[in-house]
Amino acid sequence: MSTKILLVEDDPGLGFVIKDNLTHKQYDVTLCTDGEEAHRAFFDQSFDLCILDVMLPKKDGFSLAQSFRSKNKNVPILFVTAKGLIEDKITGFESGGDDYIVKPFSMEELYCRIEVFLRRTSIQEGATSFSIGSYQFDGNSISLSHDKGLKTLTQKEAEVLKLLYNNKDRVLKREEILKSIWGDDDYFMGRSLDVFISKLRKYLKYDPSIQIVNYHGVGFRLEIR
Amino acid sequence: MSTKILLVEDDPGLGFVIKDNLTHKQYDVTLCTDGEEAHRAFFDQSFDLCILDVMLPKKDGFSLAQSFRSKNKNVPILFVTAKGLIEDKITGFESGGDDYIVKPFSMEELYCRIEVFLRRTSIQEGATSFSIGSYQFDGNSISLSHDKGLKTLTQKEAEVLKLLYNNKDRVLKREEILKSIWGDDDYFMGRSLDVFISKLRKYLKYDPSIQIVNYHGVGFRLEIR
DNA sequence: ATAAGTGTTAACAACTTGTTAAACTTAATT
DNA sequence: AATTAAGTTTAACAAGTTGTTAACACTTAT
Repeated sequence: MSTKILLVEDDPGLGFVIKDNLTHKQYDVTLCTDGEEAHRAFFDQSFDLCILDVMLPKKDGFSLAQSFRSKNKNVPILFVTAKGLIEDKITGFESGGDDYIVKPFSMEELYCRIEVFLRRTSIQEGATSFSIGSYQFDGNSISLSHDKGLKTLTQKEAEVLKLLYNNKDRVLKREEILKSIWGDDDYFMGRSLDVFISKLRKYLKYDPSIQIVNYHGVGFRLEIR
Repeated sequence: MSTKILLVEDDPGLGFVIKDNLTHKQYDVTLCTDGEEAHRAFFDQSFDLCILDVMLPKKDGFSLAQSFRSKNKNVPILFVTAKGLIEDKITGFESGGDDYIVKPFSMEELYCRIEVFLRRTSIQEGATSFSIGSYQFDGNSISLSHDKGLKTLTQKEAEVLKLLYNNKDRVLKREEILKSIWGDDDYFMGRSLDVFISKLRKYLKYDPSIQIVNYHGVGFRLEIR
C-alpha cells in the first residue's frame, strides 16, 4: 500500500504541480484547496503525512494542524511557508516531529524532505505488539508476558523497548534514543536511559537469547538470536 | 569534538554575524571571504558541513562546490542564494545531499537547516558499510568481519578506518587525519594516530593485499591490491 | 652518523556503562 | 490538605572500556 499524503495548498496551479510530481513518485496524494475541505478529508480518512501551506484562505495551517492533532497526535506535518512568517510560529508550534519548508522550493527538495521525514517517523512507529524471543509484548496494555509471569511496563519502559525492537537490526545511537524518547540529550538523560536499559534487561532475563548489547560510546542494539 | 563548518561569504559584515551566531551554538566555524581562501581551507582541513554563498567575487559557489567534491564526494553543502537564481541552477546541481537557503534568512532558520541537515547525513553515515579485501566493515555495529573471526572496533578505530577507506586513492596527510578526527594537530595526537594505524594493521593482517602504507613525512594511504 | 619520523607495546588516566538506592515529581486517594 | 503510591531522575559506586602517553626499537632521509 502506498504512502498517503494530504496536501493542502490554496494556489490551484502550484497544488496541481506538486500533486502531479508526487503522484509520479508513487505517493497517493489527496489535494485540498482550503482548510475546511482538508479538515473533512483528514477526519474521514487517514494519512501518513500532511503537507500544509501555512497561509490558507479561511483557516490557517497552524490551527488546521492543531485540529488534526486532536484526532491523531502522531501524524507528521510538513509546513510550507513563505519567507517572513517563519520560525517564531513554527518553532513555537513544534509538535516534536514536525518540519517545515520555505517557498520557493524545488520538487527535488520537497521529495528529499518527505523521504527523510517518513523514514524518521517510521522508525518510531513500527509494530505496537510483537513477540520477542519467548516473550510477548502487548502494546495495548504495555505489558510483557512469559511463562514465568506477566509484567506491566511503564510508559517509558515500553517506549524504549519498542524503539529497540523496531530497530533490532541496527545500533541505535544514544543520542537517537534520547532525542526520540526524551526529546533532548544531556548527561542526566543519558544516565536515565542506562537505568531503563538495566530494568529492561532484568525483565527480559528469562530468555538468554535476547540481549540488549551496548556498543561502547555509541549506543545499544537489541539482539535476538 | 564539535562540528566543523566552513562558511564562505564575501560580505564581511554578514559573514561575521553568521560566524558569531554559529560559534555561540557551539559550532567550530571557519570564515572565508573569497573562493580562493575557501579552496585552500577546504583542502587543508576537513569539514562536516560547508555553507557557500553562491555569488562570490572570483569563483562562484557552484564551481567552488564542484572542486570541493573532487576531494570529498560526501561533504554536505548548504548554498546561500539570493532570490532569483534559485531552483533551475540548484536543482541542476543536485549532488544528492545538498540543500539551499534563500537570502534574507534569520539565524534561527539557518540553525534549523543545519540541524536537520547534519542529522540527515549523520543517519546515513552510521550505516556506512564496505568490503575491504576479504574483510567486511559494518558501519552499524562498527565491526570488521573475516573468515578468521569478528572484531568490534572502537569508535576511533572505525573513524580512522573509514577515513582511510574513503580516501584510498590518495595519500592522506597526517595533518588532515588529525584535524578531521582529533580536531587538532599536535605532537602527541600524531603519536596517538600511529598507535591506531598500528592497531588497524594488526586487525587487517589476514589479508596481505591490504596495506596501510606510510609516506614518510607526509601521511598514510590505504592500498588494496 | 645523526636526527627526525615511525612501529609497537604496555601502563595509566579518563571516560562510559551497569546497577542499586535515594530523592524528587506527579497524580490519585483518603 | 495530607498521605500514599508509582514513575522518573539523580547520585553514588563498582566495573569495564578506551585513548593517551611514555618508552624503546627500528627506519628513512640528509
